[in-house]
Amino acid sequence: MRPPAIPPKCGQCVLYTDSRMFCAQLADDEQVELSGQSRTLSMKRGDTLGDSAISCWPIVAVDSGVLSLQHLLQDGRKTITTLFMKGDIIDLRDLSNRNRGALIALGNVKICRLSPKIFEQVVANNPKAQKIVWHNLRDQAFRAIDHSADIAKKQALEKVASFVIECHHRQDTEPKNSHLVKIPLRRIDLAEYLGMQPETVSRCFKTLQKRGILEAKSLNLLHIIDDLRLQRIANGEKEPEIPKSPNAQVLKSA
Amino acid sequence: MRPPAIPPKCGQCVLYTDSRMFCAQLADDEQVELSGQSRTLSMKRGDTLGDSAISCWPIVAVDSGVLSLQHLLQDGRKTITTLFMKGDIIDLRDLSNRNRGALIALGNVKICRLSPKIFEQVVANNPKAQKIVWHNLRDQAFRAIDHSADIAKKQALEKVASFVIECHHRQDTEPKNSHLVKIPLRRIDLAEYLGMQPETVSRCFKTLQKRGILEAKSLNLLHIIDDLRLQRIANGEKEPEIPKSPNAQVLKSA
DNA sequence: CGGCAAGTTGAGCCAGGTCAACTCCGGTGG
DNA sequence: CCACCGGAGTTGACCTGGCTCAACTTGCCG
Repeated sequence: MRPPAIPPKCGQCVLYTDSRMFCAQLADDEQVELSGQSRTLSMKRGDTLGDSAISCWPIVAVDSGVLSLQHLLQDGRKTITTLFMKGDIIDLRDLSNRNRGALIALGNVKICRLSPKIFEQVVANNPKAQKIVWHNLRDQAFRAIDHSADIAKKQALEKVASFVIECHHRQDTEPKNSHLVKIPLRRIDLAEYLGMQPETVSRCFKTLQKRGILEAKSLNLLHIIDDLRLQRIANGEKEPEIPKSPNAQVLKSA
Repeated sequence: MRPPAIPPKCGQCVLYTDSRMFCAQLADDEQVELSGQSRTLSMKRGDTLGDSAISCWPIVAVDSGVLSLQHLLQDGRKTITTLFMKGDIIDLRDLSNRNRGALIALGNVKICRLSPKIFEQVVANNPKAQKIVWHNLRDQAFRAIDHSADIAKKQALEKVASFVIECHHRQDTEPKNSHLVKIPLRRIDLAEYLGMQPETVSRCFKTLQKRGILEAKSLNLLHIIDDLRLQRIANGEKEPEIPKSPNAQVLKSA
């Protein structure tokens, strides 16, 4: 089909096979050149790209899995600030002055580290590729903005509800109408991402189940039973509280 | 100097006069064309660009002042998610599926709404301009990420300290060595940005003053006395607590 | 089957939210 | 020039959501 040999390592990568993604928009010669100067890498849970790795290879494209960006404060508190998933292109060039953080895999992750030089060159010359990469970056920015809004003003239950919805939204390949959501992180990581404690996360999932909004197929696989109420909660509408003891009625009028 | 008449409205705008910014990198004919298709606008506190304004003019460049992006939840809770300041270029194209928010001025703000068509054209053809706008977007993304980290894990005092430092950092023109910081928002807006209550913000500033770290020249003008300790607090190091009553010593060993 | 990490449950406590009262300040009009 | 007003900011007292700590259960891997 495509005359110049496409490097075998690219043949399976979503960035190449999915037409909405970056590499799929490259001309053959661009693809060959970029590929030749790039390095794929498989990571497993806990594998880290630290400062040194990042300054060598500051541009990372995610093929599959969930990669997190983590910050650390002096006293050991850790936060997961962003989740990168397939198709995201992470540009960490010249972050010198910022106290960034490390890229840490939350499961099995496949990435491709792109040569900054070729990347830049391609972006400058290929408008279609440029558009995709621009769109992706904008997406990252707005996700971060949304996330900070969630974290700032929502309470625990609302955050968890929002997260479930976002997961459903960003869901891998599945058609959207499926009511199944896979949570692609451990509870602990989720807690760090949402800025809360694992205990609290656990309690929130419990509450959503008790109210008949979610059903747990397994720890990380949920069935959304009542989409509407889930969205209401995520948006901060208070549900009429279910009184804790069934006979302790709340009487409005005396 | 520049032969084709530069539109007078651009002559005073930082985007044009500061060589590190977008319009300064345009060729004369690009500048004339972009300018011709763009609209400047002066806003005062509370002025809002809502959904309709944004969908007409989705690209906004900030000349001066502080512009905020605000989210709203059902029950009226409001959050300021991002602060845009001079030089920022905000690209709000096709946000259809997101429950974005409005751009609201927090003081006097001058903006320029750019024609998406010409903007895109310029970005595609002018690599220098492209680089600037790319860098700016990346900056916005990382600011959002940092902000969400701050909000997620820091406690009130730490957030305020971080904010003061960030202000100092992004400070208008001042040389960095000046120890004066201007807070360019009202307390209420600051509270909304940091995800806390105005009362709490007030108490935090008070604490920083009592500890001799800041001194208030006026409400919005601060003198940083102890830069180091301010940074320590912002990074989550606990200060040895000053016991409230001076004779109630904390004894480690019995 | 044993060992360890992840997840859950319960009890108690505190940072910060909430509410109400008060002060401060800039603008307005008599 | 002063009295008045309204919104912003501050202060104090109280209350609660979610953090903490500790004990327990579950699930996974060798």
